Amino acid sequence: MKTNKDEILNAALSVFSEKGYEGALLRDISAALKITKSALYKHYEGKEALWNSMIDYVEQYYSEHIGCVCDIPIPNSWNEFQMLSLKQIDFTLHDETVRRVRRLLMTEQFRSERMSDLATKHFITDIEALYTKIFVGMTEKGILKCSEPELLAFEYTAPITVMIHLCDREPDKETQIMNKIKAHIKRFSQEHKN
Amino acid sequence: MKTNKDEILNAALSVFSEKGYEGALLRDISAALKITKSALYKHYEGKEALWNSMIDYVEQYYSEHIGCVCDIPIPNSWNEFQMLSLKQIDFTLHDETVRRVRRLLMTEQFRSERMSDLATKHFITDIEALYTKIFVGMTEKGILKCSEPELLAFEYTAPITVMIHLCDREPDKETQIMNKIKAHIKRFSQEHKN
DNA sequence: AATAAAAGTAACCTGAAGTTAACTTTTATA
DNA sequence: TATAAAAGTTAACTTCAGGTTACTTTTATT
Repeated sequence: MKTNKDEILNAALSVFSEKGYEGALLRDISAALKITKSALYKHYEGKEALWNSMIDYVEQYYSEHIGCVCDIPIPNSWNEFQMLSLKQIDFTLHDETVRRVRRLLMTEQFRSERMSDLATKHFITDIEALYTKIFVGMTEKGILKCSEPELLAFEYTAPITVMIHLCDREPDKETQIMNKIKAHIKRFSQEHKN
Repeated sequence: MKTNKDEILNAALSVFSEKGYEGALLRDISAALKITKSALYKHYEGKEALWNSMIDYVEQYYSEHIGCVCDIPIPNSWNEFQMLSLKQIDFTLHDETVRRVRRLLMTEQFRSERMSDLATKHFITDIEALYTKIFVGMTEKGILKCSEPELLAFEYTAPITVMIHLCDREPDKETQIMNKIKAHIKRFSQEHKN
């Protein structure tokens, strides 16, 4: 039975995110695919090559599911803004692949330069850019008055990011964490609405 | 030459934080101490035991150098507040042991329950508790008016935390990062001063 | 200074993980 | 359908890290 390339990369992502690069065994990955570890060598030259291909895969998934939100609609009200934010948070928190990627970024950011770059992009740059764009748009629509949209985006998104990382560590506290996020969003909205 | 216990734990912290638990070799640790790996077994039963002792050491260091700031003086002005914050950030960013601990918390948080607990405590709970206390104190002194000091502490500290993590990844960008932190502190101060 | 405990060394053992080779089965296409 | 390429299997190999043992050196104490 021909093993699909995406299946392999998915299994690799699963195991690497669970155990880290050093802790992940080719045996674990092949077992998840119900093939022997030798069979993996028919597809990839070795562990390192598989790792690199997995990063390519991750980057592609990311750009298709998160990067593409650049053409997101600018909210027309603060209520729409809140809905939009919560929807994104919900996706980020529950999409299995995104969760695995985040875990990987956390644990491997210091051992792989590509991971380090991706971490900064994923955790900071892209989200801030997105919300900067949203805040500029909302300002143009007269919903928001702000002179420094970048700073605002930074201060809005960072607390949410911290809570998402917390939720990755302690998923059973999701309800409390979401309440904290909602309190932040509410407070932020009330402060800037007008 | 008798090897001191603190020397061993320091070397362990150095190597574990650099390579992670799986990637760290007893050989590396013993080499850093200029002894053979066999000699390590005179002090610790094995890798796992050394790891656990290192966490004890880390917890102790943390409570002595960061936990103890519970009896920090409440600032009497917004200028004092800014000075205090910047001083803490400077310490956190440059103390070698604290940096290593942070790296360890990042990379091992999903593989060790003690690390996970420490990460939440270190990155969130303790800092928020500290600033909640500061904001309550400042409110009592009439410098600040706030009804939800916990929420305020969360929103104040989270952006700083995110920037510290960024600085760990990309130390050469420290200047820009510090500017961003300062902009945040300034904006925060101006918004709440009164 | 004698001597026992603590600290260190070198050599070896063991198991495990990445990798390779030889061979078989499946898949696809001329 | 013949046949070659792709995918898979088993088993061996290589390397290397954690751990053990037997022995030596250092340190400290009476």
